[in-house]
Amino acid sequence: MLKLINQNLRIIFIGTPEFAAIILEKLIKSGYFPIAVVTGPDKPSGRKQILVPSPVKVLAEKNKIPIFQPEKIINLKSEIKNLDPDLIILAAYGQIIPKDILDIPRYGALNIHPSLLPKYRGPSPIQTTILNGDSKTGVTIILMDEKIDHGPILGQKKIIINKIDSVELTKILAELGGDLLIEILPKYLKGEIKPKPQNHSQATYTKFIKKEDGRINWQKSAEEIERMIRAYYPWPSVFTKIKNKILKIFKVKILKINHKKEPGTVFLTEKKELAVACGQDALVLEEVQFEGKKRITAQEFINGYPWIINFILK
RNA sequence: CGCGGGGUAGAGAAGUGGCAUCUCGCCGGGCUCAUAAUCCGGAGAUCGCAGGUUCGAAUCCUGCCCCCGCAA
Repeated sequence: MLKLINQNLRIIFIGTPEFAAIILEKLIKSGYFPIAVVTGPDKPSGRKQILVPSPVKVLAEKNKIPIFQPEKIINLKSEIKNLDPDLIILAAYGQIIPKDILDIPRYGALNIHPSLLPKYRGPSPIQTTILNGDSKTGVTIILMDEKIDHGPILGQKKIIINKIDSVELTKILAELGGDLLIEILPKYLKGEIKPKPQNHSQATYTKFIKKEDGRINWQKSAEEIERMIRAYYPWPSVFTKIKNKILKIFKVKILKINHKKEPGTVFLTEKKELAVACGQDALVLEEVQFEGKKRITAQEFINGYPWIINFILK
């Protein structure tokens, strides 16, 4: 059921990961068929350094939409101009778009951002939401300007979350963002929506996540570490070190316990579960992976590495 | 040729040239009011695949397959 009006609109979609792909799919399904897609270059991935296309590229290929993958988007300026777009829709692209390009489309450029702006501007809003243990989050669609996640708001949707990991939250917010986009797009194009400037004094910013951010500091409380595990799944994933080797930790349970152990001490609970003392309370480990090994359950880990009991993780 | 670790019983691990081991699980039995308790007994492995060296290979050499850590 494609509406003609949608087909006449010249949209360029810009985005790279799964989050963007989900939104692109909703656009297409609703009849907003982009005339071109801009996405990140194929990246070498895996042990064999095989080049893999971005989720957005895969979806665009399937729908036979022309694809651009510039190293730097500024190099694409003249091509974009030639496409004569009415609108740019951007979600999680990975590069800052210069004003020169934002100014090209008649209706400007929209950005779908997975947080309640002006809170959590920047590259890792989803992880930061989980890390901080927020119970409320959402998506915001803004009209882009030259500053990052700074433009006026066209629409916003809130949701309540409980214990959830980054993968799940990304998916939920992408769906939500896609729906919101479809909802506001016709109104915006008809000029029925007044962009509302953000309250810049309340703005907060998120950082790029680095591999090392996934390292556990056992001085922290069990609650904080548990949130970290959900936030950093599947990347960079959370780890600790044993004898200079990495132990990845995938699943844990918080154990409320008054212990006098040094944080990082491995011990067995009354139920014979593998647990680690934290700065406050403790964590029961459920699924781990030792460097060079497969992902295994904690029980298997104890059987295979009995010396781990009373070992102190640093 | 990006760097590195690994493949041994259902699971997890020891074992660097000389009898195939350990923990858990599983099966049978004992003890117990009871058990994620404990005791006795048992089954289960062509040591990833193929070739080579050797009196003798899980172990050394060659090739192949598969898995994983780093690396975005």
